[in-house]
Amino acid sequence: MTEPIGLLLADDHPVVRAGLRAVLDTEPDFRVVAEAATAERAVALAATGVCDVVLMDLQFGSGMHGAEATAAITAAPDAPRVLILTTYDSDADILAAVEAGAAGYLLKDAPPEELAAAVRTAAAGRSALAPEVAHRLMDRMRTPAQALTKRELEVLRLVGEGLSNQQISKKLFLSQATVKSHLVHIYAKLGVDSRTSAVAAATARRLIRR
Amino acid sequence: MTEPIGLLLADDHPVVRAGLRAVLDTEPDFRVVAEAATAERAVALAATGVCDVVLMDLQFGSGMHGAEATAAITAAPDAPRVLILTTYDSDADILAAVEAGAAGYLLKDAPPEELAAAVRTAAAGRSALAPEVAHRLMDRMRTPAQALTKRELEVLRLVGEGLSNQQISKKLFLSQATVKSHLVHIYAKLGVDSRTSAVAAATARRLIRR
DNA sequence: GGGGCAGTCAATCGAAAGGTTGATGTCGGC
DNA sequence: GCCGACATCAACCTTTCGATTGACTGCCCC
Repeated sequence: MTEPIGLLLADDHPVVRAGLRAVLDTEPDFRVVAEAATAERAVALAATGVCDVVLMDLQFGSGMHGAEATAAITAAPDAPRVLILTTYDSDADILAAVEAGAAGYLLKDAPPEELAAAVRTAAAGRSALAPEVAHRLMDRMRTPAQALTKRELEVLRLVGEGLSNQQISKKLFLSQATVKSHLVHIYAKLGVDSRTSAVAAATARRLIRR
Repeated sequence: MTEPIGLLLADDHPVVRAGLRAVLDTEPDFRVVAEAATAERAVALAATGVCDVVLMDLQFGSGMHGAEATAAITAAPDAPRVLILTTYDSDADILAAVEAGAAGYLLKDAPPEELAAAVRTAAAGRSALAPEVAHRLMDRMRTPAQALTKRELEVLRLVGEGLSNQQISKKLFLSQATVKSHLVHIYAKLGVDSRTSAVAAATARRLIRR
């Protein structure tokens, strides 16, 4: 047998780290070589080259976000592969993670076998997406009619933060007419007829995160 | 030494269950006697009297909510104590859990020692609140000026679901004037001036959950 | 190179939301 | 018994939002 796969666990929850360790360290071809409770620490540890695969949470209590950390880690030459392991499957999160160079995106409610399989896939240099996540991306591809454009998502996110059309127009250097125009398209795609219900629908479909 | 404290782990995430088992089973006076991946199963297992303390998540993927399960468990005579162990500290969740008869409310990012201490406290029949949670409740008591009333929270929750004043008034059997009146008070307490920003502020302060 | 889509903007109109003032009834505490 | 907090409702007015229509640009794809 060859060298075991070295793992770095990056999660701010001690319980989750212990759980991952318990689940993964029992696999003979895995070895947990380090843990990080913050994204910053994960970046620093990954840079030392101690591990082959990083299991990265997206939400840390404070400080750097998991997607930023992923980008920082994968930017280096000879970087370890980064597997996102998070609770929520929001479209925005998935896209951000993939753009940041993540090799995979898993949900924390995944069964241990799936987890182990994804780690091996990532270590081999291939992409690993959880079935739910892959399905969501397929959906997004298959029905582009109801997929919001980048600009529309941008407007919707600001609406979700409680901004008025006036405030949004200033923030994005647009006229109010344009903001309204985007909103009309958003409402049509989401099947709603008000800003609050658009935010509710988008949150439910995990188009935006709260 | 006396009988060890029997624990039931109720969480839909295998990784979290493994983590809790790893963290708690090493304590000599604890013994994990059962696990449940759903709230329904947790209620059934708790009814058999196998455990002294239930560690209960609030959000399960589908089906019964943790707060409902807590109410069902604590309703029985000679019921085990229920410790809520969740990711978020929303006011609404905490109040619901306490009303359901929970003996304590902990956050998943708690260090293992705190966890163990809370379990012992609960097993001894006393209340165990995480410092952050206790602090939040203190705040709520100390500054009742900005604490929303039950009715106001009810209205705000419906606003967050995207309902119009008209729809809310019908749902709660009120006039629109009353709904507006509640909203005016909500805006004042949250320091905002629109329904969407009220939802945003309430979400940020975890007054309502998404 | 024409058609479709995304993004931008304008004008208009009715509906909804927000601000203000004021009023009533109930409940609990001092 | 009185006062304050809560909940309820009404009338009025202003602002914002949403719906509609139409138009111009840049871009990609066939």
